[in-house]
Amino acid sequence: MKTNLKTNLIKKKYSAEARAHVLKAFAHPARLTMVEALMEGSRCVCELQELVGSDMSTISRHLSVLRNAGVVIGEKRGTQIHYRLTCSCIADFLVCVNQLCFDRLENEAARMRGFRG
Amino acid sequence: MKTNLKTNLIKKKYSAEARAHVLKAFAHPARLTMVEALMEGSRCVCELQELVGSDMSTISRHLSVLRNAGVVIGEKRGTQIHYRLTCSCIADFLVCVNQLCFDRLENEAARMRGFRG
DNA sequence: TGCTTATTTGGCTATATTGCAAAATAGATT
DNA sequence: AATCTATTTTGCAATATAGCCAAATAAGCA
Repeated sequence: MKTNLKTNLIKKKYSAEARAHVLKAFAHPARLTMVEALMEGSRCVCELQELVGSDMSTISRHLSVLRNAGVVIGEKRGTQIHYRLTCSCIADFLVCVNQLCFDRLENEAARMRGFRG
Repeated sequence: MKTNLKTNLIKKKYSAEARAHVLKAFAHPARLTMVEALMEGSRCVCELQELVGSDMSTISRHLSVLRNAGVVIGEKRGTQIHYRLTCSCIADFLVCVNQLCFDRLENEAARMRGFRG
């Protein structure tokens, strides 16, 4: 039943476009890196820049993508703007992505072994 | 501790590029629609085409994106190729995306109310 | 008020993604 | 072998995204 509820929620309540939009926000190495940092607590833009290493304007653009998708939210603290995640479920979410990566590597490794021996 | 393990796994084991690549595979309305259909069981390419309504070549391209990201896997059954998800965690994953969508709508609604009254 | 610092936005070019139509494959079927 | 059928790949035009520089804001401070 639980799964059914979930499935229902997923399938009926919001459009695929809306969900794809959110997913797209995560789907960039720099943005993902920032999100992962934010999983540990809020960070100001300058910290995120240092972490990612791109131009400040690029960082800001990425943050606006995340903001628009409702993934992060920023608030002033003195002279800086500190960003944080809007939702704690994001961590679990990324664990699954990681699982997929892992499986993919495993499969590739297995295929390699197959080719050689 | 559990969270720490998770976090560790996410942060150290695979590159942000690899994870972003997987996420990108989900980040398209047509692909998301197909993935959601596959959550209920395997489907052949023609069924997915009917569901999404695009050109067959487009569907096939989308499937190759999902295949490359390790999200789906296809196997022959008679004359058709049936696709299925590689990982059951995907459902939970999408629940979180949905949650984000929901929150975003809520916030927007709240903001609208704020503007008016 | 004018200066400084932190962040965002506009303009631009380079690159990537999308989707259709046509051609190519790969297997099953006759 | 010839032919269907289901699917994938290629070529190409349209659109979207990324990233850098320079310019614009915005808020705190001299």
